[in-house]
Amino acid sequence: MIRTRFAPSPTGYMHIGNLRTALYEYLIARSNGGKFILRIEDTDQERFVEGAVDVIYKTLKLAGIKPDEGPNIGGEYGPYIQSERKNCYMDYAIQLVEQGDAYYCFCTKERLEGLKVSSKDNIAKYDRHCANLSKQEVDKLIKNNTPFVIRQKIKEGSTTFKDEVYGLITVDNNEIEDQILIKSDGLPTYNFANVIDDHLMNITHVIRGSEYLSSTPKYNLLYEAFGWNIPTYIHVPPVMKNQTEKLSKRNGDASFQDLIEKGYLPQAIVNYVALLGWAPSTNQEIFTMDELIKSFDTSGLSKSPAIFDMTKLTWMNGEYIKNLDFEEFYNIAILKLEDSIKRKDIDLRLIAQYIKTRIGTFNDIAEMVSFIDCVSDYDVSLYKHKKMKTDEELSLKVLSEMIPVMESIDNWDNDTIYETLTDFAAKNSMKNGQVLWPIRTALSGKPTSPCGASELAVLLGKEDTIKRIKDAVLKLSSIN
RNA sequence: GGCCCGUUGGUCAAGCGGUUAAGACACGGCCCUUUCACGGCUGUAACAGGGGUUCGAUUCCCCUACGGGUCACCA
Repeated sequence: MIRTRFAPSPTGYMHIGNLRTALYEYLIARSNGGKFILRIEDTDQERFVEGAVDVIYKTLKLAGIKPDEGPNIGGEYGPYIQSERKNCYMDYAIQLVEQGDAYYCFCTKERLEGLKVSSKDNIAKYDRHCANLSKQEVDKLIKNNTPFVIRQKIKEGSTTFKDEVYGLITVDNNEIEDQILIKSDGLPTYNFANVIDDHLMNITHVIRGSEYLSSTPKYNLLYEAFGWNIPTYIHVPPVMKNQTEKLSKRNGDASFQDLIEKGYLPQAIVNYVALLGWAPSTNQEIFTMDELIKSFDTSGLSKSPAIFDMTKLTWMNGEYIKNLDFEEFYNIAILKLEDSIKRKDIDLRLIAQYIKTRIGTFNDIAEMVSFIDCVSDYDVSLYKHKKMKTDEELSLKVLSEMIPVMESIDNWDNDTIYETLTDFAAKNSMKNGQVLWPIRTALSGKPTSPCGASELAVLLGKEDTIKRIKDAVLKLSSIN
């Protein structure tokens, strides 16, 4: 059975690349009837962030990525928090020492630093100073409480591994350092803990960022030393902010949580992110999670980095909003509408219907309805519209004559208003647009509005509609 | 710098030796139309460069350029 895992370190923040990796891990497991495991990697005690683990749970939940095993779920391979597993790693390291695949190293940080400084590019591989210490020397140093680390002994030769995305990769072992397995605080390094945990948890497919490509040979050497099965590797390229920079918190780029706050729907983000670095075998672009699970295949994974395009995300989010059930949409939209509209006599459900197909994100709502409470100052050139064949002069005429017409309407509903307006246009041998555009403009003061002239009139009510038209007449007269 | 990886329109991308080189976003135009939007139709726009291999290269190989990654007692 396929078992994949998501192994984030709790930094209090879930960036888009991480989310995508988790998604792919989930999809690979699910599409093959396997299991998806969540493991928290917190061996770096200096980096502990309060509440960070909750951010991970919350994000996965919102994203619809459901682990089968994990710290908050349980499972037969626990514990799923690395710091709670710290006792097991040392034994494995000692096993390697006894086999001759690892050794104790007592070099001080100062000595290591010196090695670096004396090298050409400030880059130095460990010189194996402690690799050939005799058993007696080692025992003596340990007895004296000399701080030590345990290093992997890299053998001669070269290492070849297969990646599902990148194919066969061969690296000369000379390029690989005798990496530290156990730190002087007794805790394992990330790379070591990873191998042990993945094996102990029966992980069959390792999906991770391509930055791990170059450390994969070290992993394999470890698996080989233990005589364990090597997992299937699936390295995925990074998500970029532009040609040269990765999306990252340091750059102040949006995290999953940030996008949610910006009014994006979790499903839309997940859908968009799935397509960043992966392409299905069809041209389908809108996917539910179930559809993703059905369609996902590692052969569609890309080798090259993808730039995160907010514009396309916004488009996709708009598609999701349009497809939302109205009540579901309204429940979210109402919060924004109540925030941006102070007037109490406005039919918010009616507005919600109009804006549903016109927004990219929920945060677009405020700007879209900003004219409802009052018309803000606008330029009279708005009355000039080539296609509608209107200008300031004609608008002034239409609006002035419109006041008594509006006042005479008794049934203030859309059909009546619409008929009255178009009748007016017909009687005066004008195009509909020549009447409707000036009114729409007078009522909204904006080049765009969530609906047309008659609908705006219904929304605003008879009294306010007439007042706004009078205001517009004044405005236009004062200019002319 | 060594090593590893990558490079198809502005962006996401299909392609896996022979194609008029898909599709989507964005942009432009048209239709619909009472604004905006939706919807429908349509247009502009790409194989980084140079060598090979081949009857034939976007596809295979090599070199160059550019970009990324990695070279921690971080994960």
